[in-house]
Amino acid sequence: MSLRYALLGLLRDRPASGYDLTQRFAQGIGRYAWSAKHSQIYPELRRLTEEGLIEVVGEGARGKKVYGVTEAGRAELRDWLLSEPKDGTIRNELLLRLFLISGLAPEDRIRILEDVEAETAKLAEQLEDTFKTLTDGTDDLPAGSYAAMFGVYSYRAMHNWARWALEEQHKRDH
Amino acid sequence: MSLRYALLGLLRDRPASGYDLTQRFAQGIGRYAWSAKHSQIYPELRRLTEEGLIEVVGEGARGKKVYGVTEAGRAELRDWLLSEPKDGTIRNELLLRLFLISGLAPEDRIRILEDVEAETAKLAEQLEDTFKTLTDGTDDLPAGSYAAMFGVYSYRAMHNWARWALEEQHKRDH
DNA sequence: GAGGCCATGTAATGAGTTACATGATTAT
DNA sequence: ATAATCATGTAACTCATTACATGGCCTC
Repeated sequence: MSLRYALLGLLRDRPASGYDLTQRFAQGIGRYAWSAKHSQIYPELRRLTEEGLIEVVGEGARGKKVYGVTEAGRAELRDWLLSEPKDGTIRNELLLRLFLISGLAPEDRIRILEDVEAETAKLAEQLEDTFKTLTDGTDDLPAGSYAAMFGVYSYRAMHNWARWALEEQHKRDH
Repeated sequence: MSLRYALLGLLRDRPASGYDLTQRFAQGIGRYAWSAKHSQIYPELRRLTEEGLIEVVGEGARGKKVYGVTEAGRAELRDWLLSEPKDGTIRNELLLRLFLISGLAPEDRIRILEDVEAETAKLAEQLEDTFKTLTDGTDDLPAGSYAAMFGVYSYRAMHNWARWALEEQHKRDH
């Protein structure tokens, strides 16, 4: 069910085609929160249209259909956002890896942690730039900027955790 | 494919039955990285046994079977952990919600952010206690302590992000 | 006109959840 | 004895990925 809310949310932000949505899932939101492939998106857009939660608001070249959220769709989304979160799906393959490294030989573990330490620093910086670009000039926060800043905080956290793990490693080495 | 590595990793940590694994997925690892239900675990344990990656190392009451990782299983897990991460599945329903709140009315958004701010502070503290309990007395880091500390860093990050979002909100209010 | 990207869709397969089903052991 | 928990399994269904399939538009 989460997919439909992700679609409603992205479309409320601004109207888009199935193709556009596929691109957006490949970055931002899809990197942290929820991703989907076009083969799942197109059928869901059809269903949402049938249920009156979205509608075609424009057409373009190559059979392009641009969808927008209806009033019913907005209400549906709001209801979901304000409902109790009850623990939903969590799936994060990268994290799974990190959780399992404790059984590796120390040199393998250290290599991986050092990789994480370096990668996350780079990613945090990149996202900080993204955030600055997004907010440059405007006085309010565009939709994507919450996600971008969340990414910055998250990567910094992973970075700090990797540093902590490496330090612990060194402590126990001698 | 991630499920089998999660199982190999948990079993390498210490032998366990399908039932035990189900419980462990319901906490720690299952809260942040990967979760699974017993109906998915039992068939996978059968397949892993058939492939010689795990084996029954003990039996108990009520038809209980305790599994342990074989040498082949250890090698398989290590190969996976040391392979290039290439972006894998990400699914996080709670985060999806947070990404979509930008379209809500300010008062709704603030309420949700304040909830997040309070909840994450509580969760971070709880996990810090868990970590202390886990490491109390021992000199090395038990497997679960990496996960616990990761949780601490993550919740603190979410907490700081929520505070940031609320501050931005106030700034733009007047 | 050739290659790359835009754009939509369906089919087959795999992964994951919910519901169904059964029975043993333990604590009260 | 009765309820709670331990313990394993299968069946039906839904959700998600990979592969198949088609064609228009744009740039060089």
